[in-house]
Amino acid sequence: MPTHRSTPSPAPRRGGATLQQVADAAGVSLATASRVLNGSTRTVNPELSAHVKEVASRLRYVSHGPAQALARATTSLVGLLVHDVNDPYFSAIAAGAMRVARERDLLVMVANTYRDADLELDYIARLDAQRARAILVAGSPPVEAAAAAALRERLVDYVLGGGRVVSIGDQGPEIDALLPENVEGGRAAALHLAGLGHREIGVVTGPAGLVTVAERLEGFSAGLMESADDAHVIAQQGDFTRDGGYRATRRLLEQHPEITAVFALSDLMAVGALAALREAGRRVPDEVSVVGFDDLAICADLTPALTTVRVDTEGMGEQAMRMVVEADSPDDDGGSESAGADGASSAPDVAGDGSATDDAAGQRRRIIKSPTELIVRGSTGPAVS
Amino acid sequence: MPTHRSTPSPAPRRGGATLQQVADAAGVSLATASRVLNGSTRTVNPELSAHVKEVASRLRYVSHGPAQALARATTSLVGLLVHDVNDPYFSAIAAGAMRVARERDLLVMVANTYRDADLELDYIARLDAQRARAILVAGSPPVEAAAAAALRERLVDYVLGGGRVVSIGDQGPEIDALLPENVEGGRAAALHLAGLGHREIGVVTGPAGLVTVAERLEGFSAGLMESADDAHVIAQQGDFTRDGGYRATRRLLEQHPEITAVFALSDLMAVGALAALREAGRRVPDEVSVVGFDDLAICADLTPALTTVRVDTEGMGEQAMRMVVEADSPDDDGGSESAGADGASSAPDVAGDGSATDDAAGQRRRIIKSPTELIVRGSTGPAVS
DNA sequence: CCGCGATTGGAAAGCGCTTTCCCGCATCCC
DNA sequence: GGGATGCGGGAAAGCGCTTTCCAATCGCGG
Repeated sequence: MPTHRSTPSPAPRRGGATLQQVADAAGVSLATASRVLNGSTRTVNPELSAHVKEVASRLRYVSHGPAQALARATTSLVGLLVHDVNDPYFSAIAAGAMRVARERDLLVMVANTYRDADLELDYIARLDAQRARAILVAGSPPVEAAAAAALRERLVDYVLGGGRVVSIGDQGPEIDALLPENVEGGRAAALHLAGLGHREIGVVTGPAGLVTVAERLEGFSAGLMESADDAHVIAQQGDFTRDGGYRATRRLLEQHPEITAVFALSDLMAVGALAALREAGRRVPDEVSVVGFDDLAICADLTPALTTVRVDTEGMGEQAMRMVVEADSPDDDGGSESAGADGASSAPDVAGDGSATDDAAGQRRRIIKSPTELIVRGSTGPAVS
Repeated sequence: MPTHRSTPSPAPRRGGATLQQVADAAGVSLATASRVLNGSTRTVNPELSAHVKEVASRLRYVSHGPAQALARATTSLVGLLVHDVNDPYFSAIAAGAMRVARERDLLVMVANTYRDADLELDYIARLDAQRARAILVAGSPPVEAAAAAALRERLVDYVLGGGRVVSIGDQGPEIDALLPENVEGGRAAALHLAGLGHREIGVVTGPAGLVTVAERLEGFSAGLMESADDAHVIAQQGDFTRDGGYRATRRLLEQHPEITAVFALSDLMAVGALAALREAGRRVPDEVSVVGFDDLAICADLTPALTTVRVDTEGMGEQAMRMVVEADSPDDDGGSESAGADGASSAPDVAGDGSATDDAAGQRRRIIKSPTELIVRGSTGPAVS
């Protein structure tokens, strides 16, 4: 590997004055300057304090985060691992998480993992090296067992080292988790479709093995079982993307033109499904009904508007960030200013919060479920055979 | 004493071994351990090196970023300021930026500013305090002049302090910038619409004063001027959001039912416009044509597919990140592995790169333009009066 | 009027790491 | 063969800050 810094560094000096310089300029000791300019338990004479502050701002003093981190043995950085910020599902989570981080004065380092297990491990290591106070993992673990295990191990290591981790999706029994009620959502979708009389149903699934996929599928099957056990389900698998949904749906239509409904395991896939149906000349919902999952913002503006299972992504992001930070600072300002979107998440199914024991060693896992809800729009209608 | 952290801190210790401990365990000096475990110019005996590495991994040594930052007087953190990660426009930029950051081994701290000028300033201060190596500002500056000036001043300060800044959108003559060709894009939209015979055109604009808005509008006017000077344009303003577009379009339709085309200054607004038109029973494109701006991923899947002006958001994110980091490390490994999306951005209009003088003092501003392109889809058609 | 606790400012010891010197030794060339 | 040259390793001086002690000062009751 190439050397680290090839620049002859003509002027590497960063930032302005140091605390020491401020102290000197103000005629006080380093200690006093520190106490004035950063939250300290110790009080300082108000006049002196004002003076120091004045000098500091005149000198454009900017505290040195890394130095503080070193001295305090703690940082105000948290990591956020997402598969892809550009996927609306994750960007919503990120937005929620960031809102809470903002309230808590935390800086969020976002890592795009592209679902690459190695990248994930690497990022965790890097976040660990930065002494991130916590890591929030969004999205279910890698499909491959070995990779998932490695991830899990790395996270446990991190926790043992004193870090906090909350995962949206199950990472194993050691990691606190926020779980969307995928099973219930899948079930709701099934009941809806079955209720409309659909019996020949195509399912557009994501990568097999993905926990999210498995759960949604499981719920769907269960729901069908209880409401229409004469139904036929055929599945086609694709990437968890728009194109994946498109291709899977095309295959579905080729092989089983008789289907009257499509259940796509994510809205992105549903968008692809809609496109494939349109292309095949199958009218939605007259000839084929479509149900998605996630309730991305765009769903209501598709044509027809997509019936889908709502997941409170943004709320989950908020909640997860809250869990991750409240775990180590029980003090809770009631600074809840979040808007309506928060509604669902503000009624966690578990007492949560300060209940479990506190630190690494004797920790008890915390799990909070996030409800899902079927949103019926225009893409579903009665089956016609 | 009620310290800061209300926990009685039973075990505040983070991370495992320190370099010193590794050195001791390996029977070498701190210096040697450091040289082995981190990129150093100095070479170390291969066997010794292997031994140290072995010990380090056995002890689960994880380097201490903040300490390194302190000692090296530099970090591997960069900041990314966006209005809202949950807006696809920005999440695409973020994704692009992160890809490059990844290649360069940088960690990206993302700050959601919600277009709040104070928040923006605050975040810059925080990023500065963390000694972020660079800050990438996405999105045009605040509408309010005072706020814009403050932002600019803060950024200049940061640069003077040795930081790098690249802005997507113009932040003033001191800041390197990446500028989407909004004017050209607006012009292209105008020519297209005029060519189809539209003369009564509604424009759905974003907040007045936003540079982006002004430019797109300017281009549109110019284009109309040169191709259809008998055209009537009426504008309605709204937030730069889907709902803003929806409301603005409703107003447009109420006040000027005669319009045969709508030009929305962003795709999000166009989505709202489409919804308003649908609701009003105006068929697109038969009765009314719609043109958007940005070319979000979803455009092709709307009904009808949206004619829009493509902006290479992801490419801009990549390019911006590249500028921001390449400025201070002239060494360029050819590690370009980026995919097709990169195409457009790899042909910058300006020689750029190592051309300008290097550091803070004698710096010359670098500006790179990012081309825009009209993408004709199904939402536009000939005018019928 | 003196002693004592309370208060507030300062000196200094790190936090974990990088990096400059410096030193010993093997290599090299004439 | 002898000084010049390199090369690999170690000691130690910080990087900028927090925080523990310690010392000085002040207020007060006895």
